[in-house]
Amino acid sequence: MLDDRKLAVLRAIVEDYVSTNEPVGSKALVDRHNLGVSPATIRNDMAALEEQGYIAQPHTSAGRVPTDKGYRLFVDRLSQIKPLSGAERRAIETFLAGAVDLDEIVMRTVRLLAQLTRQVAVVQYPSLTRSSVRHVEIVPLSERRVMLVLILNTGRVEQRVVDLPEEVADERIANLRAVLNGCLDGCGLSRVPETVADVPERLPAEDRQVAATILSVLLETLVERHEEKLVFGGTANLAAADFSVGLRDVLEALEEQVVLIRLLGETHGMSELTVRIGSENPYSGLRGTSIVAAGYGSGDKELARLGVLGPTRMDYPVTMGAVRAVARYVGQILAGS
Amino acid sequence: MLDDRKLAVLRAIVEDYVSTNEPVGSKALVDRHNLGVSPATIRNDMAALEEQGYIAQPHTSAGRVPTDKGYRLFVDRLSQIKPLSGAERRAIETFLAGAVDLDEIVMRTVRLLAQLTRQVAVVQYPSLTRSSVRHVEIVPLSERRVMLVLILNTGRVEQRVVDLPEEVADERIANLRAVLNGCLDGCGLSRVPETVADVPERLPAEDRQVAATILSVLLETLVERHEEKLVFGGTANLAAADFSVGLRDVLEALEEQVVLIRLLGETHGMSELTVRIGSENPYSGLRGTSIVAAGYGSGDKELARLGVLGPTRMDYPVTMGAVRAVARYVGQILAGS
DNA sequence: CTTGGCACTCGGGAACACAGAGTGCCAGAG
DNA sequence: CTCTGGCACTCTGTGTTCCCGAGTGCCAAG
Repeated sequence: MLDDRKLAVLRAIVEDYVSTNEPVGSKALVDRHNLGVSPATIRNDMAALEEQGYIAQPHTSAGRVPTDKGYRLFVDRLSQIKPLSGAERRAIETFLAGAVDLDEIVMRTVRLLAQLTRQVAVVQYPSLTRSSVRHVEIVPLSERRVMLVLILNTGRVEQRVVDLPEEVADERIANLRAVLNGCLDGCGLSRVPETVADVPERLPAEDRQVAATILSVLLETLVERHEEKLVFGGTANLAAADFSVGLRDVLEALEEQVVLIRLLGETHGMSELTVRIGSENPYSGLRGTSIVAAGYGSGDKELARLGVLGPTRMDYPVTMGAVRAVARYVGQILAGS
Repeated sequence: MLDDRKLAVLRAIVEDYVSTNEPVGSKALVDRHNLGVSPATIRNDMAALEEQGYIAQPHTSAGRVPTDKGYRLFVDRLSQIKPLSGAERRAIETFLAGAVDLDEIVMRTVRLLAQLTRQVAVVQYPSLTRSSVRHVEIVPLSERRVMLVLILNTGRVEQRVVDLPEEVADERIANLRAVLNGCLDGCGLSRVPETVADVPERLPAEDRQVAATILSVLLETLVERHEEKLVFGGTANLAAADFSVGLRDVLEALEEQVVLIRLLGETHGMSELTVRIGSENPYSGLRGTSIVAAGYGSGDKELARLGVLGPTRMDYPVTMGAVRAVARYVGQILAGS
């Protein structure tokens, strides 16, 4: 069906089109790559490739352009992920190492990805549900108000102000804090609800009302933030890349957190790259754009995902290399802090 | 110099140009506004206005377009800030009221502003330097590590992991926490350095080393975050507005936090609107864009600024109304939480 | 299966003409 | 002194036409 030469032709077409942004014709192909055959032969191969939907011509008399299916084949079988240069590696390392807290790690990661790939970068905050509790703090603000602070092993901090049903002395709060920390320390977030279920019973009767209030806020926090937080950057790169579809749609999609989260994709095992090409993409506003994403995390648990979004016509080997490398480094940084 | 009719003509030109986005000619003017004179008269006035730099013609034989100077005069003397409709007011209120923490307030505010004005919205997080300490928490993570959490009266939370020079038992940490809270409670951030200066002396000699470490991180936090955090949204609106300058530059400027912060401008007293029109703007990448900004805060202290950024050709009365209204409501929400 | 030759197609740029909107200026009327 | 109508002039934007060149598909020969 597709002999070696046809595959080589497809690869050449993708590479040329990506670098020139112009439909590529048979003559240009034999000039730039030394396939040992004549343009006429290439034309036959191209006809076959078009027949099977890997390439298409924008107009009757123009060169060929890869279709989504063509890119897919290219990514799956014809290309090799390109590792970063040593200089790039070192740049990543020093740039990320300078971050002092989670916010900054995420922010720097976004910038890094955007610069490296010259595309739009998207980074998801380490997920609540997949991380665990490191500490719970209850801070009295006034007699009937406390702030509940939840510190996670990823460095993430969640806080909520809680209005109490009655005035509570500081010692009672301290007691509750101790109990909570006793049972929640190191507890995976998904197990929190069961774990705290019997906390009220272990307290003096007078405190149960208060504890219930605080616990309900705690659980609420987990549920509400189940939709993960996202950050993106590098939108200036959109202006350079000319999208077939108006970039208004792309910008809109970027601001729709929900859409983006789904785009980053489900977990496929860590440091496994997910590539969605053009129409493979569920969201209609993003026809003409591809997403390259990967999971990252500390140790062997995937905590969240990150990736880039760019025109279908992108340099997949380089982009994939960058995404994979950044994902790994971020994982290391998270593990080390 | 500029009699009443000339001013009326300028106002009419601005209004027409804003709504049609086309250079406006003398005939169109007399048709759409009932100035009681003939096109020829208007032409004379226009010539005078052009002479003085309030309007210009893009090409020899086209209508007139307001210059930055023209918009300035319009904003200062010819327009009235347009209040929001009742429905819009209610929408703001309910939308903002649903926010549970500072992050969400800021995020919702951005969305709100972007929707209301159909421009790019920028919101600065409540400033560190102008807020005060509500609570300091020191959470042991391991024997030689603690997390320092700083809770501010704006609801903002800063955290840092601190590596200690020696192992420290929990009681000593608790003592330090108590001392810190004792002297910092309610302390304005700008006064923190002086306030904590004598803390080590008030501790047993053995703890001084540890206290110094923690304090230095605390102070570092204040300095580093002196550059305030920003959030923006509504970039999809950029695609609709056609900028004279490429929108790549605009996107780039948006990602340069430093630039944006300066653009939002210095404090001019609260709920005072700042309008920067086109070239009044210090940053060259933003020629062709205007900024409408206002301060917001709880009570009478301005905590931060917010605003929108759009093409010079924007509907100033409406935009200014929206920015002012949102700033006020956010202030109320912050004060109430 | 490959190759050179050949006729055909079509997009995009250059040249051109033209209509329409708008201006500036001038002379005359209030 | 100000307003008005008239008039000649100057552009831009648009539509039309035309042509070149790149690229294709097909075919017959090696």
